[in-house]
Amino acid sequence: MNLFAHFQGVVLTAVEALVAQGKLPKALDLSKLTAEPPRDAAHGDVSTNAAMVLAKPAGMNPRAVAELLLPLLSQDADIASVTIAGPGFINFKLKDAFWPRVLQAAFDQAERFGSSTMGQNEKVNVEYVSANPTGPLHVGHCRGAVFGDALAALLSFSGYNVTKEYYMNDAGGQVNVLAESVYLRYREALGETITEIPAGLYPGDYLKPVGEALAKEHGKALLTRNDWLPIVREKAISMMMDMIRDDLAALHIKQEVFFSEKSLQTSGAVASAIAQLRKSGDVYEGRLPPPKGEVNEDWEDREQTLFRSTPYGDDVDRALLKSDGSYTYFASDVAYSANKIARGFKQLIYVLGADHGGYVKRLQAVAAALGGKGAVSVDAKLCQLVKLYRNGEPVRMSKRAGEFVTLREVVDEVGSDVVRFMMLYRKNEAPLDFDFAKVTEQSKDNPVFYVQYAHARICSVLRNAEASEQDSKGQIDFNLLTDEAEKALILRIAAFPRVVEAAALSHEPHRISFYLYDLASDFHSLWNKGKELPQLRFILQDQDNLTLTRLAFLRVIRYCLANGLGILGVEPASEM
RNA sequence: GCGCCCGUAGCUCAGCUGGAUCAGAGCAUCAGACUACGAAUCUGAGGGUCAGAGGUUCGAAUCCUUUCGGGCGCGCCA
Repeated sequence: MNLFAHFQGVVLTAVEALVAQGKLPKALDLSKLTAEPPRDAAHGDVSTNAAMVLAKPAGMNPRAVAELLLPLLSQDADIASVTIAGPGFINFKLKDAFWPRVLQAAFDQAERFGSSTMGQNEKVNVEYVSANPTGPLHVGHCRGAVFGDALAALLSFSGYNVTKEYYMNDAGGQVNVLAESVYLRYREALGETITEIPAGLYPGDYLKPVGEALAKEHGKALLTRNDWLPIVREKAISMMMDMIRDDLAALHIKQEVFFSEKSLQTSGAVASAIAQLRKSGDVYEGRLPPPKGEVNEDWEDREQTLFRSTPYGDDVDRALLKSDGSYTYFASDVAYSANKIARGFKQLIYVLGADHGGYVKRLQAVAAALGGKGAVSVDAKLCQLVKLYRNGEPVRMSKRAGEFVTLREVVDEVGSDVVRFMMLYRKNEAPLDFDFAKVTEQSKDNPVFYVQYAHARICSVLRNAEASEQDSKGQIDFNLLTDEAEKALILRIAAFPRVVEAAALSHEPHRISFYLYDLASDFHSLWNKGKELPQLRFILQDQDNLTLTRLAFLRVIRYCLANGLGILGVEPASEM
């Protein structure tokens, strides 16, 4: 349970009662009314802005509104005292008996603590990675991959019905280039000497196994057939996708749907999606102004088939057909959007690289045109670049020379957990520095270890308790936890559901990471306090009830840590 | 020229979608805490015009306008 949501309900009920009594006007806008933890704990446990939000529409001053609410709120069984503060905040101090119940509820929920039904099973599509199937994933794909995966887990934990999806760009010119590159490797596998890969083709060694596989499968047959290209292409794409799935598996990422762009074209889905837009008047034949920015020699003014996206908020209308009559990439995306909408998704989330920023508006425009305004929400999460460092020195990568750090190399070197946590320890739109030395460092400087260490410490205590059979005597009574450091932890734990909800609503998994860091910090603090004050230690001889209670408390903290890490896709460590 | 993102402590970044003497954390610097359930930790100190300027209102780091500075993108590539 999210206690702040609970008390928001309590406040709303009180407001409605006042409206019913005619003390407040009807039809008030209550959407901005919140109940949240006060910035400063000294102000109380829960704070609401009700009086200030209602003051203006009610034509009263905030403190007068607060005075009306005060007696009603005081009646609540969980509220010990209500005070009016500052410009009109209403602060609750909760009864001491309330917190043990929060802990008990968390303890009972265990692995589900923090989860909710907020999403009401709404269908959400999270599309991420979607790298071209022309080679292994490189480090640039890492961030989006982890981000998308964590966001999907977060939404799922919050009660949404999530589909994790990968869009395979298997229809464009790039896969033909791939096929030509592989064809060379095929000839090489048959004994021919290939001295140089022509410019424009993919030089990587990772294509050699594809050539060999083709040689094994077809022998020399493809040398003489002039329809070799589609055969080679399909094989290459299939093997590249296997490789990519392998790379993702190394990060513990498993997507359910791998959607083929080509299937949209061959099935006629593109044509019918365009027809649908044409019917609603969103497609026309026309001309576009030349692009600004750097001068393009090839620019020619011509009439073309365009999607009228500007009424939906885009900057310019978008071309659907190339000059040779084939579909643009965007045309496929129109069909793909239509397909997602037809599958019943209410939210389409795209995890993209920052260089795709210019693409967002047209995706939103398409969804609005196809689904009706507001029917389907489109959120594009743009992930900024990851800068690699090694001991403070930037890692040089030259795409032209084919030198790029692969995702697999990074994961192999530092491990999936570290990669995942670090990628999520920043807002997605902030650039991220990733230093191989720093992220594996075992110190407080490294948030992964800091959080893991807290979890490991808890596990260690529980192991000790079990070994000395101190975990089986006495009774749990959360009322026994009265120290300030314990109270700080309880407040932190109580905030977890709210943090998860907020992160899910804003599509910001990094909030979980920061929360976990804070939680770990509170825990380490309590731990060290127990060094100076032995009665604060977790295991106490001859105090069975207190010991058992503290062990249960540790378990709740551990659920919090483990559930949070679970959202991030990081395995909690029981030892380090 | 236009669009999107960013600008917070010396450095790297949070800031709960407009809240309260609120400007925060970590690193770095300085000073402290292990015969101890794991010191890979903890406690404290100094450090700021939230890039600048206007505006919106009870209230702005947060929203709007504008200037400056940085990143990304700008038919028929995907």
